[in-house]
Amino acid sequence: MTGTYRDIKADILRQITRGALTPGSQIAGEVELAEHYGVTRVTVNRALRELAAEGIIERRRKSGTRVRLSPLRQARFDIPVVRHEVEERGAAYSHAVLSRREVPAPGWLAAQIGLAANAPVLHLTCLHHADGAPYQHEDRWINLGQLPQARGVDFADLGPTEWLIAQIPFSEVEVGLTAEAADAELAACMGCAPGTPLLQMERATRWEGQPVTFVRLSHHPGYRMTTRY
Amino acid sequence: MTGTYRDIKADILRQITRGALTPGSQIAGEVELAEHYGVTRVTVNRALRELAAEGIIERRRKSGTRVRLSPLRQARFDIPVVRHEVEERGAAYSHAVLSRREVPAPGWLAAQIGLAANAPVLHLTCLHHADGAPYQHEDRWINLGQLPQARGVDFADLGPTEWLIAQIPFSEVEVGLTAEAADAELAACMGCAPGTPLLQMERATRWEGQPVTFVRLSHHPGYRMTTRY
DNA sequence: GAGTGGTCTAGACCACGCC
DNA sequence: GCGTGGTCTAGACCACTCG
Repeated sequence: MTGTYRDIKADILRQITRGALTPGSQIAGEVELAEHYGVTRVTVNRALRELAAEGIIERRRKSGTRVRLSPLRQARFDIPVVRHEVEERGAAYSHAVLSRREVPAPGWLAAQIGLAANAPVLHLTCLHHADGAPYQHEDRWINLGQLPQARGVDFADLGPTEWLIAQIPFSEVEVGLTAEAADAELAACMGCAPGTPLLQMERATRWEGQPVTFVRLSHHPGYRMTTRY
Repeated sequence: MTGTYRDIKADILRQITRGALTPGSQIAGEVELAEHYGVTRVTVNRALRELAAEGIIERRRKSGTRVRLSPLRQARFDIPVVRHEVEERGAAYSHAVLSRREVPAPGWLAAQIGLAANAPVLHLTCLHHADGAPYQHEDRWINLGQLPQARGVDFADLGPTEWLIAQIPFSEVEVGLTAEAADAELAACMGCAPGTPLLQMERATRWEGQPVTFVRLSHHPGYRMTTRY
């Protein structure tokens, strides 16, 4: 009964999906499993740790390991750069900057990302195209206190999102997804009727605790985010 | 310079966010890092393995480890059972079955989940409430070829989703998220005007390769899915 | 071929959390 | 207290893949 941690993982998962291990039931301890599979405890540990990370089982010291009562289901959605998303569909990407203004942060924005009221921000709106057709509208606010160098950039070659990734490759992000009705401006950009439902993603980005940028991405009508788990 | 795998992870991540390690740059090999941190290679390995799993770095045998050029961004959204979601908001959960019919699978459904045309399915619609207010509309199709026992269940106590989880706790799921306009029926259920944008999630569930169920969940107006990464 | 990550062993100490 | 998982060590062999 020798095996790798993958074999053990697969075996335990099989027992769960086949009903031999039911939700809530206890799984044998690491020592016992190690004997059973003829491996070290470390190997069993890795198998169980990964199953726990995937939300299949729950582990607690002293009380041991059990199958989750209600499997923790989570879907992972890729957050692609719009250029790559468009190009992966085999379409030609382009974008246009619609507006660009340096303004004091409006109250709702300051509250949303934790910025001092009236702190200077750069407000940009862009439209991203796939084969010339409107694909995504970007409403972007950049904290100039954190990124003053944004003042000197025209975002014609590199869109704001891509420029920001180059500046701050790794950051903390809060994401919100909603369905919103297109207002007059969005409708004009997207070439749809006002009131058309659009899938909207808002992201607030921080770096080392400081607010960096806030963006509202409105996808074209009919846009669908997909994944599997 | 002793430390745990967490310390090493944090240290490398810090070097990346601070720019000491830029996207695309090579990270020292495991042996060298082990010496540097004064730990075993296994410990370094775990730190790097987790960073790779999080999409921060890329690892390849022979060529080594490097910081990802374009950080792989992905957001994980919890897919909660609606009852738990409502109760976590401190509201009282209830649901009502609006309709229930055994029908041959319509063409679009058969195509969507890979079912034989006209295979018998159970079609249910439910409305889930939070403190009596409409929260989510469920449009559920259950493959009776796989789950004939669904015929004998009234879903008054346990909603279809929860019943299904009890039947098939672990399965493969395809998820799609869109923004849709409420039709007359949905608008009546939700108490909103027809055409109101609703965040809609579709899930197709398979078990051991066989289609089990398809569901379209329509959330109340203003619903927001959130996460952070 | 040779270098790098992938994984396993055997043994150990630790820390959390029930009882 | 004491049992269970969490983690580390020291050493080893393997497998992928680049040059």
